[in-house]
Amino acid sequence: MESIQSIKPTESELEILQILWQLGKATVRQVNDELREAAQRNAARSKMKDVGYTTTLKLLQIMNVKNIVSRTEEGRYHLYKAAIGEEQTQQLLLGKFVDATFRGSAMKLVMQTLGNQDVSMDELEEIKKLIAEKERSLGL
Amino acid sequence: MESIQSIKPTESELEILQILWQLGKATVRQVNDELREAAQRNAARSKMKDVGYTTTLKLLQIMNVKNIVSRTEEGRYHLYKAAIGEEQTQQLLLGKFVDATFRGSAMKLVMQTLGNQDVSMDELEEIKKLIAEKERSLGL
DNA sequence: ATTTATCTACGAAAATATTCGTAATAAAAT
DNA sequence: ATTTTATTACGAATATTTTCGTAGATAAAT
Repeated sequence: MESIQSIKPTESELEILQILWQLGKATVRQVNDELREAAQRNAARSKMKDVGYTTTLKLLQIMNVKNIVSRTEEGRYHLYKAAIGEEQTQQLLLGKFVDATFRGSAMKLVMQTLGNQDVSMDELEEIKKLIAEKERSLGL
Repeated sequence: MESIQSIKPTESELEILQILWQLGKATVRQVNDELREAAQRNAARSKMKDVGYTTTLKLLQIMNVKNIVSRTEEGRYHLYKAAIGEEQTQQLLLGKFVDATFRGSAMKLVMQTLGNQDVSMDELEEIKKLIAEKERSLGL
């Protein structure tokens, strides 16, 4: 039994998790439809082939074995839902990403993000609040 | 010829890039030594086997073909150096990571990082400066 | 009732990434 | 001079991830 904190979903698994986090519960069909839509929205106009139904099915089955998703039977079909939390997973992946890409410096990452990505005024305000809090706690 | 912006180094390749960015130029031997040291420092006391020399060599050769690294011959051996910039690569990977893990919301990522990772007073000051700048440019 | 569509299970192919063994060569050590 | 050590090249074995074809079952449509 693998501790839940050490499970690292693969890229494809993460795509599916995103869908499940948004939908709550979903059938294989729903997940597959969402995957196809997402593929449409994203780049690569040309050579993108739609993901097959059984491919999605297989992935969900694998994820179920790994306890990344759980499922309940509803008549003939299965309803899947994420078995690991979104924030918890983001935290895990964030940690690994910071280590691999920014040699462990979370701040380097924050600064690069602030420097280069689009940020709205409102979001900046939120961040300022967070920093104020952080400073208060550090100031003790 | 693949555009440099779309190349996504694999995990192992990124490890090597980190070493090359730090050392500048390096022989296969040096890179391999660094990889072994890094493996020691990191967790997994038990079952970690050292990476073989020819494994590192092969990776560098592959990266050379992909134009991720360049090399010069220095007597009998080769000196490798990164052919893609550190910040540029971080930016690329960051974008993909934000999309995959935070559904494109860079701010969600920043806030999670600030909320959970260790941050020093000094670093907070730097971030505040960045935010002030950002606000000024948005305020126009 | 029969046919068609839809679902799950699952093995296995395909694609990708990683590791390693062996050969050829050249330098260094003895 | 011979042996030992260190280097590159590269095919191939492993490992991992992703995709898909086929079979069997059940519901829906005709």
